[in-house]
Amino acid sequence: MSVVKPLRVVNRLIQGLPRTERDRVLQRCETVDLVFGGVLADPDEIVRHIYFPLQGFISLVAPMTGHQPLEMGLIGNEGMLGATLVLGVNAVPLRAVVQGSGTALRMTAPQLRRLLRDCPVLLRTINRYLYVLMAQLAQTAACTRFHEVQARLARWLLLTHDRAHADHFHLTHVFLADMLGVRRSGVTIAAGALQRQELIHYTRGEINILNRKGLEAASCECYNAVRKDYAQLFA
Amino acid sequence: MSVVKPLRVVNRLIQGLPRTERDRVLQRCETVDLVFGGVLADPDEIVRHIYFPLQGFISLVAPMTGHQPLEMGLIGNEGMLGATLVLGVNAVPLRAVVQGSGTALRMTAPQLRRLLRDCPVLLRTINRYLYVLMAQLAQTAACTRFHEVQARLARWLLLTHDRAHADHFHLTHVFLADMLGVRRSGVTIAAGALQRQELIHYTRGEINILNRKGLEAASCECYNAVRKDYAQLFA
DNA sequence: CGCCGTATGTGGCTCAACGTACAGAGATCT
DNA sequence: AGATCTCTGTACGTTGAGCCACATACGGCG
Repeated sequence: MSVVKPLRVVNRLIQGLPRTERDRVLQRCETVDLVFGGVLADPDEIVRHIYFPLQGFISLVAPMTGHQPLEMGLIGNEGMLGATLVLGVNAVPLRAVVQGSGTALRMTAPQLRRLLRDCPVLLRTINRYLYVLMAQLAQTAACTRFHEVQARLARWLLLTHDRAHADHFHLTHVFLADMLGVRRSGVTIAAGALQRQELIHYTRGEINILNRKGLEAASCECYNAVRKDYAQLFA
Repeated sequence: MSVVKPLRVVNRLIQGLPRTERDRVLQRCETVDLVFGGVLADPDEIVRHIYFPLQGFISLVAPMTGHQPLEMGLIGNEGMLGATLVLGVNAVPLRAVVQGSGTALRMTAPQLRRLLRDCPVLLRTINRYLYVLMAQLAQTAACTRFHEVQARLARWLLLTHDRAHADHFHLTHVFLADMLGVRRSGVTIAAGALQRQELIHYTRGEINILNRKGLEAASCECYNAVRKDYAQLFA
């Protein structure tokens, strides 16, 4: 009666586990806030915690010396940060930055490692997630190489839309420029075009998705490819 | 007395295993020829065999509808094709094409899966290799986005040089163009520049590395980044 | 209310790379 | 030797996007 949020706040990886494993995972997790801009992991740095986003989302970016960083993947409530731990490596290959504020469940790395010994389904789930993540990396790489800014912007907005679980979110052009690895005015032009087509509306960082179908048409095939991968993961 | 090849023909992943595990692996492997241009795996297709290259090398490319494919990684005797099997996924996210003829050890996928149950070190090795591969994917993605053709060409030649175990190998411009995702004449220009600097020499597909240090200087930082990752893998 | 910081729109110049097309040069075959 | 094929060199116009710089607009704050 007092629960206000109508949103089903769950992490889909955890949700898919059998009851016993799910309980074990949840017992060891604490809920933390994801604050916009926070860096949760850096390449070749020891990973202390792994995160299962509930709301909000985390971006994987490749820092490049002499260039702006480049976004390689997004993690929302369909995924987790720190999946590479199942490989026995205490690190992640990319920087993880909070893109959308929200909450996440987290657990320490040693706890996960211990847990994995008794949770075969959890292990299998994370393994498969890792595979999807790899596929996504490859897809993103090719996309970044061949597709134009506008299509890539549309794709990125769709990915964000999926993970924000809302038609509205906060993103400035500067920010999008960093994600896409293009210059700010490039985003202004591309976003302006999308707005003129009435697909989105934005003012000072507040973005609204007006026509999702249209956005999908404006984006490149990569969006659907990645979407399909995730669908298979949860099938 | 009759052994002609002075080359130490081993796969470094297998070589690093303890004796018992190594023997088990070798027992189940057969030696096969890698023939130039052969496609050993395709995305979302069931993987029948895994390969440990001895000589020669395999390239991982992302096929893009409407574009030439794009190279995402190289597998030589420091790696393997099919590492994703340890994730319990019977597929690879990229197309695998033989780039340099040679030989490889191979094993069926079910054999590997059975073997993994009794070979903890093998599992750990493949896990770590997978991590390196992921890091390489990300690095390549960013490289492809930001660095110029000439630097990328130099990088690619170095990667190939490492895996060919020889200063000389066969690669036409058309071919390189496909790998780098650029047009053929773009390669001609870049390769011409490298040749004028006396870093390489080529005629009709026969490429010679003349000055490795110089090539490293001409390439982008990405080469060293990936090299470092592999060094750690075998440390 | 006016100031200032942040966000967005626009324009001009430059450039790497593209698409295409063609010419020369080495290899191969009859 | 001549025909043919493959590989490489080069040139032309086009273009997406880079860098830079400035102009406008919104919104909170003193």
